[in-house]
Amino acid sequence: MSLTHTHSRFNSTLTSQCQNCSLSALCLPIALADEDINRLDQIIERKKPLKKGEFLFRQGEAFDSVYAVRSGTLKTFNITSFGEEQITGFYCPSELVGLSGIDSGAYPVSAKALETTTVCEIPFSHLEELSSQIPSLKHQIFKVMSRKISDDQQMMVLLGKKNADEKVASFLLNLSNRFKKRGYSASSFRLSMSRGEIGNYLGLAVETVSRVITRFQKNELIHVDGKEIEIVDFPEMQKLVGVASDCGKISQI
Amino acid sequence: MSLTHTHSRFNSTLTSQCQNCSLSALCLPIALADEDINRLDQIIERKKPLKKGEFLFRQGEAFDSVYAVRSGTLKTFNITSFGEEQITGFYCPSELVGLSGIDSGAYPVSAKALETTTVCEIPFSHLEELSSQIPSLKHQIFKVMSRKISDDQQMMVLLGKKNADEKVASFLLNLSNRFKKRGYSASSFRLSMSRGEIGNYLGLAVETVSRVITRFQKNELIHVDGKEIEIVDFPEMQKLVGVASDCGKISQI
DNA sequence: GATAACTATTGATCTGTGTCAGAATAAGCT
DNA sequence: AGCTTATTCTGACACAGATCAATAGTTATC
Repeated sequence: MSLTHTHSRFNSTLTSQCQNCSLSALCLPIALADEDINRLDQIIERKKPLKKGEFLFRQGEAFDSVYAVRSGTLKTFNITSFGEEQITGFYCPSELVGLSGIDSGAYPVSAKALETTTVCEIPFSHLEELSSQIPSLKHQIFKVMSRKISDDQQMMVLLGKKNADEKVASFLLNLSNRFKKRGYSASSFRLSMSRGEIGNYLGLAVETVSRVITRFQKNELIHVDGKEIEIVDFPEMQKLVGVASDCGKISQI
Repeated sequence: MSLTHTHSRFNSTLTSQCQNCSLSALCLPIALADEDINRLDQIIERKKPLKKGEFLFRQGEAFDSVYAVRSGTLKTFNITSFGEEQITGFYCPSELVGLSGIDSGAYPVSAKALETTTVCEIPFSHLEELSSQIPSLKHQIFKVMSRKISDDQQMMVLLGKKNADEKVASFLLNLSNRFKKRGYSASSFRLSMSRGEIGNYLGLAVETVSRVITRFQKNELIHVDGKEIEIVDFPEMQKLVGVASDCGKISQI
């Protein structure tokens, strides 16, 4: 799949997929020398697109790769002992899925496409080997994993301490930031997940998500048209996320 | 406890602290060759004990080390924009604190001792360097971080989907497992954190934690005496964590 | 060893969000 | 297109857990 040659040729558009990838500044290759990007490039396999609803991997399957999302969106989720789905994350382009499988050697979650989605498969044993030769790549992997840990901890705070309004506002602003980082509009975007999936992720009932979104629209914080979202009043949304509603319950200062 | 020396010497007890440490089977050195353990050992600094309430590091401080708990317990927490404390984790002996600081170069949380606590300081730049020379050490670090990611995701599920009973039961069984892993009793242990800290961590009010614990005792699931906990009915507790209370709300199978 | 200062427990009440039910809308499918 | 199925919205009601309040127990301090 991946055609990689460093020497100048006509088809330079084909020489290095990573180098030409618009996401390379966000994904793993950041801060790598050109020759190192090429080496990384050689171990990466571009897979054929997943259609909506298809699995990238399933909970319990043997772990052997992490995946970088190139386009589309994925969700990861657990199936509880009773068959209930529990969404643990959404993944947008440039983001890495599957890191939680390293420890046990099996994916502890399933990953499913929310829309047509393409990914780069990065076989982990190769990546690990390559990271021994390229210190900055190793550092980059540590950083990505560390980032995931602190992001997840922010999510824990959100789930444990925030009310429905704060949860939904946080969720929308978080998506906004991720779109912005990739050069898309921070204020206007399309939700690839359903209200039900948002609720599942945020620990809310579908009805609550729907009501909060409707109320946000009524109060002119956002404008909604089905899955299209426009954030109208950023300051007010940020206020909602930051402090708000805690004004009375300062437990320890 | 475990004395492992390849070369016979008198002072082998002093040559390598890690080799003699009863936690080495759980901490980073696992699966390292003896000579590699010695190299790791050389970069580690044993610090003087922290007294209850003292900080190991503070949110916002420059990151330069991760720490392995040797004895005692730590909590990590955020201070929100309004001064409220939000506990993100408790750390027992053999567990690594500070991994979330790698990404941004600053600790995103504070770490504070819940009782007299000793730690091993592991300067991260040295660890990273050493990991280039010892592939199994690098692998070990990846595993530890990956484990943290999947643990945190379990915690997200707990916070988002479980009710008070399930939260408290999960918390107690989780502690029980961690004690067991270190060779202590799985059924009898001492909580080093207050009810308030448990509630803060689990997203519950102090009063709720207290009530749930009292009820568990009344139903003979556990026996409580202040901070001393004895888990009496493991099967029932596990049932509480596993399925329970979801029997009516199967959303998608 | 007495006093102060937290920490835990228990009861009464209030409220945010879940649950149930039904209608409106959108998305797939033949 | 037209039918089916899934998703979203809206209202009515219920309840788990928060909050308020007051007591009892524990730990720290001088």
